[in-house]
Amino acid sequence: MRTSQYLLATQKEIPNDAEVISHQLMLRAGMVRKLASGLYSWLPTGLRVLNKVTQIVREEMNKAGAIEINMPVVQPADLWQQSGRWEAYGPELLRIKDRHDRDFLLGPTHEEVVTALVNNEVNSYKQLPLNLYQIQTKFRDEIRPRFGIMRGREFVMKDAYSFHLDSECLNNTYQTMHQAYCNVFDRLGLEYRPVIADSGSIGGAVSHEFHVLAESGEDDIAFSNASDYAANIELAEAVAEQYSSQASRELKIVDTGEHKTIDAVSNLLKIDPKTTVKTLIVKASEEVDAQMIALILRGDHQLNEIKAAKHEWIAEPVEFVDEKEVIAAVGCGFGTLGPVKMPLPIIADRSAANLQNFVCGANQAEKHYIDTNWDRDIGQFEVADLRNIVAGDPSPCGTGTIEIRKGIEVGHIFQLGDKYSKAMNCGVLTDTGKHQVLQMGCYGIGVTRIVAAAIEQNHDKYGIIWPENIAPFKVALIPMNMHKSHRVKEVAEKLYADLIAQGVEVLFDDRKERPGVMFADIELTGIPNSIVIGERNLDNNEVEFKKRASGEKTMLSIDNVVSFVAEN
RNA sequence: CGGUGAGUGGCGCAGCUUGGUAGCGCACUUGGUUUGGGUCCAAGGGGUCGUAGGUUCGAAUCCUAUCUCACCGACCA
Repeated sequence: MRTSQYLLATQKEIPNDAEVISHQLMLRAGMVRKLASGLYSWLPTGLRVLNKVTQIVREEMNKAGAIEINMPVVQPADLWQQSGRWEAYGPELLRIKDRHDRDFLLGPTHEEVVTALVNNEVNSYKQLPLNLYQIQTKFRDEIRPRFGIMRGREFVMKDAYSFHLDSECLNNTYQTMHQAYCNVFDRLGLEYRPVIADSGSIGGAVSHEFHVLAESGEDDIAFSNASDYAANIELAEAVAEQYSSQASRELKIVDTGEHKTIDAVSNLLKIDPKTTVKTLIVKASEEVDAQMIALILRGDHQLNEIKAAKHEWIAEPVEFVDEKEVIAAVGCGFGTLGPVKMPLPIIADRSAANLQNFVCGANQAEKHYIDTNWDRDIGQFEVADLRNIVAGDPSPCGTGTIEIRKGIEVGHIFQLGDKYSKAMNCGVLTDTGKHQVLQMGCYGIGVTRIVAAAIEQNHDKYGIIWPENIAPFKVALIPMNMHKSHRVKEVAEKLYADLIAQGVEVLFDDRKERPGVMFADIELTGIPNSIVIGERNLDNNEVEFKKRASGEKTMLSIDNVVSFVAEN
């Protein structure tokens, strides 16, 4: 490709509404342009990258035994009414009507359509297992699209759906897909982690997310520094901290005045927040004979609402009780609540439950207890894992300690079980002639998001640094003053023709521009290799070969360039 | 939806307080100059100042409504 016949579309200035680096660079490098909030056009350079990612995903899906299909973007509402998601999905689902005033929607995902399809086409256990996938544009009417391509409303997703007679077969395919995902991200050249995850509203039991590690990630990933263990912080089990046993001291009540927060009380009493507990009051579920539940966490720990919501005593989703109701029930407001003589059922986090001689609110205004002990001072209580795991915690797998890093979710796989197949009565006849509902798995990859995530992970102050496998071009040909020098032009044209003949994707910068302009544009675009052709080196019959990532320069004899590029 | 801020040539911005008929940088066009890291000089094209209404002799500027966008929050496979 010649730049003079291409739409390079690079920009010097940073668009003012682009916050994250991938968004800025995708605009500046001429990859995408915004049409409206969360909606982007893909320019040639961006599309080249997107197509490479798509192709890698497609090849690995095919290798894993999945079969490509394509389903409609516009879906009839009645399928979603069958699964119950027409009501459940909320305003993120863009609903539309056709000319006959019938309800339709723009597909945010395709469980319903594929389940209906398989139900029609597959009648016998002999046709199973079956794994179908598509790579297609999805639409989700996000409350707040942000970070450019990272969280757009329209985006390309690879979604696969597998169908099985039993959960063992589902698990086999799940493991195959897990491996296929690792293969995809290995080939993409990205630093990533598969992490144990919450399945969220899509349902199902077993689930893993695949995260590209990057500072700008929206998710916190906890992982062991000494094993393969990695989990989304939403889910990572927080192990109880063990303390050496202390002689219990006498319970005392102290005046703490207006000091209410953990920090304020700790400062006042000159103690470590780790020796205090905080008390949070949440609404109770219908399982328990109480309106509210008191949750006790160590002072420096954070409540994990997802874990809390899974406790049978606690209403799901977690809802905090407002202060007036707390005062009515306990007799004091926020800031001096505590487990001693607490009239509500108590659930203590594991770490809090191991504390000895700790500080807590006294359930009286402006008072705290010091040297509280569970067995002596507090009645019955439950112990549960309620808190967020933090850096430095022992890994729940038993090996190593926890580190926390930011990740961008680019893949998510689920064992759905029969959630959709049951709702839509999707089954086959077994070998005994009985109708049996199928087990399903579903497997998503955010294809467009991968492009942004790759940039978040691979850039410098000059621009993008593409991993070789997804770069828009393999090599850039940069002639110095070609429009003045016949020799440079001759060599450049010859190399261009030879590289094309070898099947190398090459961008030939044949614009009448100054060298600095060309260097800057090529670096911004992130092409992994450059060949610089200048009078200076032609006397020795050489050109310069330069790596974008390392800046490493190699002088090459003109005769060797093509084979060198093909091999590197 | 709540909070904050912004809409002025393709992009980034000034002008608005104190109304008088729109300007700067980048980009673009032409000519010259320069040529291994975003040259320099000159000339030029391009804007119903988000939209609608109002006040006024006169509105980018003041008032009202409305739309759009961004950031923070709630939400989310």
